[in-house]
Amino acid sequence: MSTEYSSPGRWFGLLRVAFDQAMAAVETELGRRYPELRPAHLQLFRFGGIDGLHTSELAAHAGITKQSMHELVTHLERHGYLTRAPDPADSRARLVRLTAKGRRLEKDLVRAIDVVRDDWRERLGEERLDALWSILQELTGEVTPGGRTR
Amino acid sequence: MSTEYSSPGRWFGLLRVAFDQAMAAVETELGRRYPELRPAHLQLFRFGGIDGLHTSELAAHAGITKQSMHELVTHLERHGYLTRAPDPADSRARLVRLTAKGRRLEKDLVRAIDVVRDDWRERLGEERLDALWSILQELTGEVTPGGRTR
DNA sequence: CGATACGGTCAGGCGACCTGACCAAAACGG
DNA sequence: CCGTTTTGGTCAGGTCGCCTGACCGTATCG
Repeated sequence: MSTEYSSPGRWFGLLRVAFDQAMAAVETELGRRYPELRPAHLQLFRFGGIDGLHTSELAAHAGITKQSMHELVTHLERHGYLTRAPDPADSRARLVRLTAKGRRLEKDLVRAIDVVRDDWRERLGEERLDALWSILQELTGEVTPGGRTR
Repeated sequence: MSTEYSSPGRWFGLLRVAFDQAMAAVETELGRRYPELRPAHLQLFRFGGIDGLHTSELAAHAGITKQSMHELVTHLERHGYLTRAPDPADSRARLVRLTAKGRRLEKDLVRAIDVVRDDWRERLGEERLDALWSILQELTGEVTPGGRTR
C-alpha cells in the first residue's frame, strides 16, 4: 500500500515548495547586497561561466528566448555587472564580459547556494541528500550512462 | 567526497525542472479536454475539496491573495465549472460549489496526476519514489511528529 | 552570389501574480 | 448596545517574467 499521497497535486507540488523555499533563502541572502537585481537575473548564473558568451547562447542555456535574455542582460549591464564588447570573430555579435562587480555577485551567489545545501545536508544527512540528488537526476534525465552529470 | 553538484543553482534547480516536467505532463493531458483552462486554475485543486469553501479560504490555502483567487474562480464560474451561492451562515460570503462539469475536471486531474506518479514509480521503483516523497516532506516541513502527512 | 540562417534589438502582449481602495456585513470590546 | 475593527468580496491598476512578431545587418552555405 505504501505511503499515502493525500490530495491531488500535493505530492509533486512539494517539489515546487522545496524549490521555492531554497530560492527564497538565496534571494533574501543576496537581496540585501544587490537590491537592484530581480529574481530572474540569478537565472543567468545557473549555468557555468557567462563570461565570453553571446546573449543568444545564454538564452539557449537558460531555455528562454533571446529577447527575454536581452532584457536581463541589458539590466545587468545598466547596473554595472557586465559589459558587452564586440566579438572580434563575428561582427554581428557582442560578447558578455563580467565586470569585477559581476564576479563579486557570482561569488556571493555560489556562497548563498552553498548555505542552503549545508542546511539541507544538516537536516537530511549526507546520504539522503545524495539520494535526493540522484533521484532528481534520474527523473530529469540529467544523467549520462556512466552516471556522470551532464 | 560524495556527489559533485556542478554549476551554481543547477543542483536544486533540478527540483524545478522535475516539477515543470510533471506539471507539463498533467497540463498536456488535461489541456486537450479543457482548453479554456489556464495552468493556474489547476492550482485550485491542489488541496482537498474546494466545494463549500469561500474564495478567501481557497486563497489562503493556495497562498495567494483573495483578489488573485477571485479572478481564477470567476473564470471557472464563467466556464461552468462552479457556481457561487450565497452562504446562509454569512450574508457577506458566497460558497463555491462545483458543478458536474467541475467534478469531472477534478476527477480527470487526479487521474492525470496518477499517470505521472505511475510513470515515476516505473522509472524509480517503489522504494526510491517513497524516499523522494519522505525527503521532500522533511525539507518542506510537511510532516507531523508522528510522521503522518499534515 | 543569392538564399537562408543567425545575433541582436524594438515593440507589443499575456499570464500570474501583486497592492490599494472600497463596500457591506460580522464580530468584538467596552 | 453601539462604535470600532475585522473580514469576504470586488474593482482598478501595476509589476515581473516570460512570450511572439517584425526588423536589420552580418555570416554562411549551396
